[in-house]
Amino acid sequence: MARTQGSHSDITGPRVRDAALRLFARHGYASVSMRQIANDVGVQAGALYNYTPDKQTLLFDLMHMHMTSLLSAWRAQAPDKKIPAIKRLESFARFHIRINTQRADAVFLAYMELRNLTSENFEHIGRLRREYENELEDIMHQGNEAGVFAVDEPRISAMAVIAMLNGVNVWFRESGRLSLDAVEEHHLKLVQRVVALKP
Amino acid sequence: MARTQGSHSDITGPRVRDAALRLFARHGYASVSMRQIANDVGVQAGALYNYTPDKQTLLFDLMHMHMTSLLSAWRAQAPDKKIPAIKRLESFARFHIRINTQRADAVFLAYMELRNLTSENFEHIGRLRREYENELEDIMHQGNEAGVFAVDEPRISAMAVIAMLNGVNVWFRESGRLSLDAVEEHHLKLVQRVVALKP
DNA sequence: GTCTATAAGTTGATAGAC
DNA sequence: GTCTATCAACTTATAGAC
Repeated sequence: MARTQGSHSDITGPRVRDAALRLFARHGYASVSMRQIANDVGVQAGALYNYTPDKQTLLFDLMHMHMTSLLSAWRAQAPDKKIPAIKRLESFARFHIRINTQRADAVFLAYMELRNLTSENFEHIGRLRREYENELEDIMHQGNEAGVFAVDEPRISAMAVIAMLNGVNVWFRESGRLSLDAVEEHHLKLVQRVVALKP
Repeated sequence: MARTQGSHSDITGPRVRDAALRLFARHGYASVSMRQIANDVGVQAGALYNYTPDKQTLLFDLMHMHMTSLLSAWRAQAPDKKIPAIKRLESFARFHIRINTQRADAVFLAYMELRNLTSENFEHIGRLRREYENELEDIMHQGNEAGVFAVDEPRISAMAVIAMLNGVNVWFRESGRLSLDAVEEHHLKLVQRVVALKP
């Protein structure tokens, strides 16, 4: 979509972020040049700097937006802490699988490109990630205390569950043998087995 | 370790691969220049081309060496297919956790840098990865047939288990609260829960 | 807000001396 | 086998015209 000279302020900002997200996820941050992003958006490279001070900030903003929207989406729909751990666990597992497939590029970026963040930005994203992990760890503790789970190491088991669920993104395709619904049901069962849910 | 002019053929080849492995794993393939690798080894950039025709081949060789040595190490110590699935599963889980922590850089590279392989090289590494996954899938099938596992989807469950075990590398440190032995025992238990091992 | 032009530096890879 | 020197292409980011 080539452009001629002039003002086209419409929605270039979001389009820059969309293009960067997709290209970074597909080829890797370091492999994608500002020219490639500009070309994808349909502007010249210089124009990108109206929307980001530099490439590093563009990466950080994408990761930061993903993590904060992940946390707020979960908190908006998370069941009250007073309801049984088994229901909260199910809710978390279903939410995580859905988000992972709906926002595959952002999820991929947020844990593949940590190496390319400055140390300050790395710490910031790391804190948000830990906040999210804490949500699941809290559910593990509650289930243990209620005597419905048998989790030896709540923190480590929470990370094991998240790693297992993130693995879906490696192979899942809409066009594959299993529907997303089927994958969700299957992995929910695996998660329940990991916490040794008393049936 | 600066060098002066002359022949130092000793062990430069392995040192180039060691440096490349470490730097690629730490900073990402695309972020590391041939000059950085050369500097780490203690030679000038031009000298690297005595050991690899180009940067892409260097990456591919590192990944290929890891995958083939992974497969042959497993096959060398894998229990006979006639022994019970429960023992084979335990053997696989322990082997995988050990390898993952012993060769953390290679493991990291082999699944983080797939994007930076040419399509031909990508296919090649993908086949080796599938061979490895097949080893675990085979164990799942055997356990199901023997009636000791209750795995609904052997292929997908195999990948879920591998994803869960790979997750250890994200947080495990030798200096951390848990020893590698403790982590191995803990995750073995999680794996056994995932296959719903009858106790 | 976007363009063109450009600065200043880095990149992968090669050629030829030693 | 390693060095130095070099090339052509590419990089991020900026300046100033429109």
